[in-house]
Amino acid sequence: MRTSQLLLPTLREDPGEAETVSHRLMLRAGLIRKVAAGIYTYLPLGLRTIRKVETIIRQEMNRAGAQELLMPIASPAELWKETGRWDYYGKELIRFKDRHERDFCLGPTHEEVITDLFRREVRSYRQLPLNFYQIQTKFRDEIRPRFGLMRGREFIMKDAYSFDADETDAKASYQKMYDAYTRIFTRCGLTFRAVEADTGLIGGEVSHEFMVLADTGEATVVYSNQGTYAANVERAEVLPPTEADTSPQRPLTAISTPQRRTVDEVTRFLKIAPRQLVKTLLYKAEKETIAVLIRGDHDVNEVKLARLLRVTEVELASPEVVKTLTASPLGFAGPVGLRNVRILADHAVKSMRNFVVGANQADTHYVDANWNRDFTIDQFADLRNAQSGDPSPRGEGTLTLAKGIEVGQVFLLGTKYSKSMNATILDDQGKERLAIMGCYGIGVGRTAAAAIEQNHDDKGIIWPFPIAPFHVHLLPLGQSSAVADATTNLYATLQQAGLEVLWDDRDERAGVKFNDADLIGAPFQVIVGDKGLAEGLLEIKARKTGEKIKVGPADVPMKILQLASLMHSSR
RNA sequence: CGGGGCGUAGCGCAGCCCGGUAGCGCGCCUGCUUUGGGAGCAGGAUGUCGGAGGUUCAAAUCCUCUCGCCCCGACCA
Repeated sequence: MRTSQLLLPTLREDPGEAETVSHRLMLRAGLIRKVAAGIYTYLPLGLRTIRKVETIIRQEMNRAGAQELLMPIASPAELWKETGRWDYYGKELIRFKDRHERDFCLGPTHEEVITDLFRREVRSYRQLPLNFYQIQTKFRDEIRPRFGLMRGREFIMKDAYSFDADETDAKASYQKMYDAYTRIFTRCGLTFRAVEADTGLIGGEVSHEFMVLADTGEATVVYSNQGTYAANVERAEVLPPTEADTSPQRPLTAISTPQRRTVDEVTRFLKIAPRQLVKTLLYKAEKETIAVLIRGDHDVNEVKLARLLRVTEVELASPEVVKTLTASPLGFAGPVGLRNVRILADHAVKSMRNFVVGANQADTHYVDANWNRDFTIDQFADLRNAQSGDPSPRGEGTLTLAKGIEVGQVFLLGTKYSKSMNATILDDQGKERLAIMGCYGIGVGRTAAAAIEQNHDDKGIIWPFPIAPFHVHLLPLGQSSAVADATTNLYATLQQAGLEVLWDDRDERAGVKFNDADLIGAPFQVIVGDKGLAEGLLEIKARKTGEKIKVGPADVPMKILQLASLMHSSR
């Protein structure tokens, strides 16, 4: 492709709207343009990379036995009402009415639609296992779209849905997808990690997220320095402490802590460590209010709390509720004398003695509080976020925290959707059974963005070969007929060798072409100039290393293919 | 939804406090020179100053409303 025939608006300066690397580079290199918040046009170059990611996904999904179909973007409310998600999904589900005032939504995911198809069309266990996938535009009205394609409202997703006759088969289907995902992200040139994950809005029993490790990631993952344990921090289990404080209990004493409300203020004032304090958080869980006790240096994990309480969501109680229940201003809530609420405590509290708590009285805390003596705890549980240095829940090594970009997630759903939508098949006894489902998503644009986060330098993108919009950027320098002839020939021979070539045929100075080429990030640049041609040589520059190799014109395609396959095998 | 910030030429920004009819850099167009890491000279085009209303002789600038975008937060009492 010649640049003169391509809409390729590169920007010299960073656009004001972009903060993160991938967002900035996608705009500067002319891959995307914003249409509205979280909604983008893919320009020709950006689309080429998107299509390549899709092709890799397609190949691996087909290879794993999934079959491609395409569902509609718009779907009727009735299906969503069957599973309860018409209400449950909340504002993220964008809704509209057609001309007959019928309710519709734009699909944020397609469990309902595929399950509806399945129950209409599939009768027998003999037809299973089945796995359907599509690559399609999704719409989720995100609270806060950001970072370009990283968190858009409209985005391209590959979603797959497996149907099996029993748990064993379903697990096999899940594992197939897990393996396919591993191949897909490896082929895309990403450094990633599969981590245990929470199942969130989608639901189900088992789930893994595929995380591309990058500082700009929105998710936090923990992984063990030994063994294979890795999990999203939302999910990561925390073991109860093995040692308990056995020092003698001192008498409970109220002390004045004027205006000291936060953990930081109180511990500073009392000259104690945060780990000697127990904070009391009041949570609203559907209709109930719950008190959660947590060590001062720990964070409540609301996902764990919600799961324990068997509710979909918890949120901190409003200041009014807190004031009423504790009969005191904010900042002084404590378990001693707290009535009318259940008191839950994180495991870590169990091993503590003589700790500080709020006194449910203005400007007052208790020191030397002890559970069971001064107040009763209804239940101990794992309620905190894992921290760096915590022992691995699998008993091997300690945990480290890292940031990750979630590019894919796989779920073993069980019967969550087949049950609510009555998707059944007949088993070998002629008995009706619910299909066991799994679902599997990949963010296509996000995968491309994550690749940029992991592969760039201060000059621009450094595309992994398999998803580069072009393999070779052909850069003729100067206007001599020797350069023109050599370039024309080379363009043809490179293409004959199966390489995708972007030919910069603009009448620009060398510096402009070099800088644009570095920005766009094709893995190889081929420089055709009078200087080299005088010696009968051309230059191949590897974008990643900056290394330049001089070769004769006839050897260029072969040399590039060689270098590319080296790049592959070194991964 | 809360807090902060920003909307002025295609892009990046100044001008706004202190009202007087819009500017800089890059890009774009024409010509000449130049041509291996973002060229030089000369000439040129481009703005309903996000929108609506108000104050004023006069509004990019002051006031009110509104729309859009970005960032942080939406959890620790």
